[in-house]
Amino acid sequence: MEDYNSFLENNGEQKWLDFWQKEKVFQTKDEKGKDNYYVLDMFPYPSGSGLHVGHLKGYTITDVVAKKNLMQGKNVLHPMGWDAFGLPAENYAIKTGIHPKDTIKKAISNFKKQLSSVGYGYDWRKEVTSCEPDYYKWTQWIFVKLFEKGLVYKKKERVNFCPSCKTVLANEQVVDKKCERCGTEVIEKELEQWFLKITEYADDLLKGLEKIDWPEKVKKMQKNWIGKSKGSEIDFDVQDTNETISVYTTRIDTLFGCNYMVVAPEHPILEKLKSKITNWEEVQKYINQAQKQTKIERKANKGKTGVQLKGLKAINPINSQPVLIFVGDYVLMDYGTGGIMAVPAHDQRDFEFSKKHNIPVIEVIQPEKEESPLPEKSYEGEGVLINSGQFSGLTSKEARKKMTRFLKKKGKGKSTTNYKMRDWLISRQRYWGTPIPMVKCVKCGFVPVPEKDLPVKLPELDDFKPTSKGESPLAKVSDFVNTTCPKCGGKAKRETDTMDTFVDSAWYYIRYADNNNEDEIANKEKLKKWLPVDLYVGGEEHSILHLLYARFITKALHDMGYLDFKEPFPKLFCQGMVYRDGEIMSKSRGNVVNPDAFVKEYGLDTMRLYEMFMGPAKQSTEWSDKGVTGCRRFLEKVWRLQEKIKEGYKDSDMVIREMHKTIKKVTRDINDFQFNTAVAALMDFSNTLSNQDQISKQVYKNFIILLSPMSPCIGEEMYQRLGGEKKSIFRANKWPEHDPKLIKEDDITFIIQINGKVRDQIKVKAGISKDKAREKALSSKKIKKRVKEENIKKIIFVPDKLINIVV
RNA sequence: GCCGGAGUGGCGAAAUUGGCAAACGCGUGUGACUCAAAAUCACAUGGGAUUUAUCCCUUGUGGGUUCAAGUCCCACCUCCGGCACCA
Repeated sequence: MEDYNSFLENNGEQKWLDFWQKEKVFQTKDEKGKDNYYVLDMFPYPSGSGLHVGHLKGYTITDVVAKKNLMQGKNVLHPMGWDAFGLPAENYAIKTGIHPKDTIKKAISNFKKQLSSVGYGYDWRKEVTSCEPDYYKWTQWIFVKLFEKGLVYKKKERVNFCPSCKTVLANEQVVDKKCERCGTEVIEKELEQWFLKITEYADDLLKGLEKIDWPEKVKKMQKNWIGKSKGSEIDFDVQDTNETISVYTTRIDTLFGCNYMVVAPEHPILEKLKSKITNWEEVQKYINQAQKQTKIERKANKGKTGVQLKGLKAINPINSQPVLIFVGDYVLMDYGTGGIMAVPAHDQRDFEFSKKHNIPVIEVIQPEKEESPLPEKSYEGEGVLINSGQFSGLTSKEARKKMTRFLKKKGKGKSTTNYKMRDWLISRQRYWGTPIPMVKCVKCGFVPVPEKDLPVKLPELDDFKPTSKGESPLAKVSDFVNTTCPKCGGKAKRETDTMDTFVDSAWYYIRYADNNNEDEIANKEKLKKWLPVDLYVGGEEHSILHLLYARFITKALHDMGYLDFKEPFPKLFCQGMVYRDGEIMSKSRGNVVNPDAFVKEYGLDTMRLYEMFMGPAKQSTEWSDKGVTGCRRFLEKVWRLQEKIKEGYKDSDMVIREMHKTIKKVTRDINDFQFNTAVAALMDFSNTLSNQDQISKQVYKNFIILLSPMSPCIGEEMYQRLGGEKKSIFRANKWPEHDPKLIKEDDITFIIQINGKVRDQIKVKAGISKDKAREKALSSKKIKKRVKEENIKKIIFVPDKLINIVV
C-alpha cells in the first residue's frame, strides 16, 4: 500500500485543496434552519515580507474552529481581508517610486497564496481591501455620519509628531516615547487636527466591558486606558482678585491638610495675574523653559520642580486658610483642571515638594489600623480625619461625601468624573490613506462631502513625499484640492489629510456580512444574520488601539440606528506569540520559519497540527523544529492504521469506551481553545488503536473526523477512501457525539492512602460502597503491614477514586 | 510605583478544578529487525538511597488551612506583559 510519504510526494494534499475549491466546500452558505456562526481573524497588513509560522497560529485556531462548526452543520462565515492602507507601503514608495497600490497588490497576492497553501477555508468572495474605493467609500461615510452626529471636530493642539514618518500620531500610537511604527523618538508640534470624540463614549466603553467574554487582561488594559476616576472639583479663590483656581482631587477628605497648590505652566491664570506676581521674571523663565520641553521630556525630569508665585495667595475654601501657589511642570494642563491641591502629609509627591520648599506638613488623616509613617513619609491611605474642624472624627469615605456637599452649598465645589482617555486624533499628513471627506468653504466653513459624492477618491500620484511645510502630499494636487462647496456652490478647498488606518480597521468586520453592497454599508437583514462576530481571534498587542476603536465605532453606529448591537466582538480570544530561540519571530532577527518551505517538507497537515499541539493556544510558546517530527510521525501512524480496518469488525468495549472519551475530550477542548490537549487525546487514542489487531470502519471514521479540523487533507483522503462518498468530510455533517453511558468504566483502579500518602491500589468494580472499600483496603497486604485496626482515627472515602485511612 | 500573567522533568507541556504529579510529544538509553544505516516496533526515562518485587524526597522560596495542596490562604523571590508625574 502507498505510504503517507508517497501520498505527500504525489501532491495528495494539493489534490484536496483543488477539490475543496472546485466543490466550493468552504464557501459561505446560509441555508435555512441552520445556526449561523461568524468566526473572524484580525485582518492583516499585507507586508512585503510575507507570513511566517508565528502569524499562522491565530489563523489556524480560527480555521480549526470554523471547520469544526461547519462539520457540526452550521452556516459558517469565515472571511479574510486586508488592512491595506498605511505607512510601510508609502515609505517604500517614497524610497523606490513604486506606487503603494502596486506594492500592496503584490503583497496581497502573495499572502493569499500562502494562506491558501495551508488549507484555510476562507470564502474569498467575501474579501475586503481597505484601500479600494468600494471599501473606503464607507470609511468616509462613517466619518460623515460621525461629523453629522457632532462626534468629529478639528482643533489646534500640541500633538505627537513622528519626524521620520512626517505625520502626527494618536496618543495610543506613541509607545515608550517612540513612534509605534518606526521607533523614532516622537516630538511635539502645534497643529490643527481632526479628532473623533471617543471620550463621549468613555462610560459606554467601560460599561460594555462587563458584558463581553474577553480575556481579563485585555479588559483591564482597556479599563486602565479609559482611566475613569471619581473625585471633586474645588474652587480656590485667589486673594485680592476676582479669579479662582479650580483643582481636581480624588481625596477631598484631605482638604484641611492642603496648604499649597500647583498649576500647570500653560494655566491661563498665570497670564491673567502676571501683574500681581512679584517675581514674574523668575516665573516666566520657568514657564518658558517648561514649554520648550515636550510632555515626554517633562516626564523624564523625575524631581518635582516648581516656582512659587510670590505676591499671590489662594484661600482654602474649607477653612479659609491661606494657600501658597506654585507653577510646576509636573502638573498637566490636559488632565483634570490644570491645577492641583497639595497635601504634604498625605501624598508622597507633595511631601517631597514641601520639604524642598519648606512648607509645613499638616496631618489630617490618621490610619485606623497601622502606624502612621509620618513624619518620615506621607501617609497615603485612608483613615479617620483629625485637625479637620467639624469633619474631624469622620472616616475618609464619610468625609468625602460631607465635605463635597458642604462645598457645593457654598458654591465652591462639586463632584466630577475624570478620564485619562483623550479624543482620538485621526488626521495624518500622508498619502496612502482614506481621504478625509471634508471641504473648507470660505463662507460655510467645513462642510462634509454629501453621501452621493462619495467616495472622495484618492488621486493617483507619483510623488509621495509630504510637502516641505509638512502637509499631506495631496496638497500638491490642485485638481484634488480645488473644488466647490457642497452647500453654497462657492469656491472651496478639500481637506488634504488622510485618516489614521485604525479608522479603516475599526469597522471592517461589518463589511464582510455584505461586502459588495454599493448602496449601504451592509444590508440590514444580512447584518442581523451574521453580526455581532461570534468569535474574534487576534494578538494581544491590539488590546487597546484596534479593539477600543472598533468598539467605539460600533457604539456610535448603533446609536445612530445603523446597527442593532452594541459590542462588535462578544467573544475574543488572544493567541500567544510564537518564539524561536527565545525571541519573537521576525525577519530582522533572521529566525523566521517560512511556512512555504515548511509545508513543502512536512505537509500542511503536519504544520497545522503542530501549530495546535506546540502548547496552550493562549500562551506564548517556543517553536521547536524537532517537536514537529512528533506530529508528522503521528500522521504517518494514522495513515498506517487504515490497514487494520475490517468491515463489520466488532471493537472491544475498551476501544468503544476510549472512542467516546476521545469524542468528548476533543469536542470540549476545541470549544475551550485547548487544542494542544485535543491533539494529545487523538494521539492517545491512536496509540490505543495501534495496539488492536483490527478495528472497525466506524471507529476509524470517527477518529478521522475528529482529526480533520486540524489536519484536513489526511481527513478528507481517509474519509473518501472509507465511504466512497461524494460529499466532502466537512459538509457531511458527521461530527460525532459521545454517549455518556459508554464512557463509564466497570472496573476502576482504586487508590488506598494512609494519611494522604498512596500505599496501594486495587482493582474494584465501579460504584463500590464505602464499607466494601474499607474492607478491601484493610485486607491489602501492604496496608495490613502499616495499619492496625484500633489505630484508625478516620476513614475518608471518595467514590470510585480513593480511600484514605487516617491513623 | 501601580495593574495583570506566569514559575512543574533534559525540553514543549498535562493534571476531570482539592483526590495516583509528570498524560501526549520531543530528546536520550537499551533491545528487536538489518551485512549496515534509516525507518519501524518493544521497553526504560523526575531525583536520591537501597538488601532493587523496598523506601525517602520532589511542582520558585518560607509558612498556614486540610484526612489530602501543583491547585486554597498569607508572606517573599524571579521572569514576562501593560500602564505610569493622571492629582
